[in-house]
Amino acid sequence: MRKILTQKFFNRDTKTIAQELLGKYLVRKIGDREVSVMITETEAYDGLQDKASHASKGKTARTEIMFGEAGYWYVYLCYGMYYMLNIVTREVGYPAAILIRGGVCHSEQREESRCCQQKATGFFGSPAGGCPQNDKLDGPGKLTKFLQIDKSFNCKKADKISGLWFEDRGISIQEKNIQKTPRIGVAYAGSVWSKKKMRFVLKNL
DNA sequence: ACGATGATGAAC
DNA sequence: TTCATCATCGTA
Repeated sequence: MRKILTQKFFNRDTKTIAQELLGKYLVRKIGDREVSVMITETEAYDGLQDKASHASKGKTARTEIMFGEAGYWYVYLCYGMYYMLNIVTREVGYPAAILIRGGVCHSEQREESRCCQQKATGFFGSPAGGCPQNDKLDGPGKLTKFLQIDKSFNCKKADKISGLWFEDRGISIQEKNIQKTPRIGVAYAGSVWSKKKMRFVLKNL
């Protein structure tokens, strides 16, 4: 079963979607290959009131996409070197998005992406084939680096045309296997919003 | 514990 | 135009 998630899926409650994305697949078309990653960690950023959200300061050139239609990518550069991948949720006028923080991939696919990335940047891997030992992509910056996602995806739709989309491959996650914690790196949001449990992590990997 | 490294938004 | 800050990560 392979069902591409469309705008309808994302035009709903942000925290609900953030949890439902666990176990779904993020698929990236690189050249003639498709590299897929099962999502294991997400964070919800929901509404103007959410002081941790970029949109809490209102609509700006950067955050305008968060106020737009659901199912579009919001990608920005963080700390000058890492791209953060978010998917816009909710109806037009309501700023919200979900940060994709982590995933797992099969080693075959890891190898494919490593080769592609090596060609593209000459950065990954060593002559001895020094590929990372595990399949975990535990961090938003690692995930985007692995899938070769940069700012060119910003404001694009999550579909096959953009080359980056979500698929439901029939995996269903039990509520008891979702860990809910405060979001990472949002101390600036103040004592109330920084403590909200809007980060969702898949347990028992 | 800390530095890399550049976009962003607010102040001036 | 300048300045502090930052939804991070690898090295130490």
